[in-house]
Amino acid sequence: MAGGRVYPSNNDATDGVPNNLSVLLQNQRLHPLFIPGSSPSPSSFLGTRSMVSFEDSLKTNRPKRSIFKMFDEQENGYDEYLEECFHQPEKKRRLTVDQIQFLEKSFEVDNKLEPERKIQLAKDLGLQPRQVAIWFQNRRARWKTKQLEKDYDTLLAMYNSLKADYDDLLKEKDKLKEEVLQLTDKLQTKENERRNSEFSDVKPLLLQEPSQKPIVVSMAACKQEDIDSDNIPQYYSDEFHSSLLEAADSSYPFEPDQSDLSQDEEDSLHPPASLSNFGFPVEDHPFWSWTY
DNA sequence: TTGTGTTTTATTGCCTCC
DNA sequence: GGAGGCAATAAAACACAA
Repeated sequence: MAGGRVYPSNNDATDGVPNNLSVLLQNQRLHPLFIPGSSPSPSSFLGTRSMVSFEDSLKTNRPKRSIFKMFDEQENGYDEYLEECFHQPEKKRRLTVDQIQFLEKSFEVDNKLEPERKIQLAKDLGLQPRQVAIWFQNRRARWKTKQLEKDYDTLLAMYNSLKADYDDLLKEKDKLKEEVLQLTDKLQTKENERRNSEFSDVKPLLLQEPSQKPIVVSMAACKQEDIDSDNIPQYYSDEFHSSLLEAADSSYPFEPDQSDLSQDEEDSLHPPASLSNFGFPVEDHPFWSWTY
């Protein structure tokens, strides 16, 4: 080993555990699946010897006797079993289904392994404490990987949902934008027609007498209330007025999105106050302060 | 049978905590 | 400084198609 921690070899029964494991086990008589701080019912452990039979798995790679039979046969059975195992040429062995089930159950209870529990599990399963520790370590790694996959799936679902909402909002925004443009065009056309008709009323007067001052005549053609007072630009139809008022009263659901517009577009939508549409200062009317 | 991909067991090196 | 956890990885065991 190049450095770092020095572990006992696979043939060594210790893992920070006293060398005479059997003495420790015999003295402590730890409960199977012992977990400090928990109080499992004894009945749940009665099955450890009966429900976990390792005879099948021991047929090939292990001594042919079950570890538990060995315990029955002699006081120091575990000690000797370890001795017997550790002097075999080491091959990597898979744990049996029963061993894994047992470990899984223990992992469900607590995925961390206290030294006492490790020793007890090792004893119950006929494994080295280090093997139990390694199994828990690898099991924690697998659990973490699965957890990450779950988290990823959850986040992906949330992202997809949010994106769908966002796309819907974009579509709605475009629809409303189009609607506003159409209405604006409509109003512009209407206003042009109105101007043209007014001009055609005045024109004959202008052409009557070249000697007369046309401006005076044309001014005379206007109603007095169009000239003074607040009503000067009577270019708006009543319909236009009410639409503007409605627009002013309604709350526009979107934040102004300046990034969507080039400077030219912004200028066209926000002309200087002196050049405001129909003679109104733009900032006086909320309609023109919209961004679309 | 064999090649290949996957899973499981075990090692290594680094890090943190006491 | 030792114990133990973790990430990365090696290597054995296993599954399975060709």
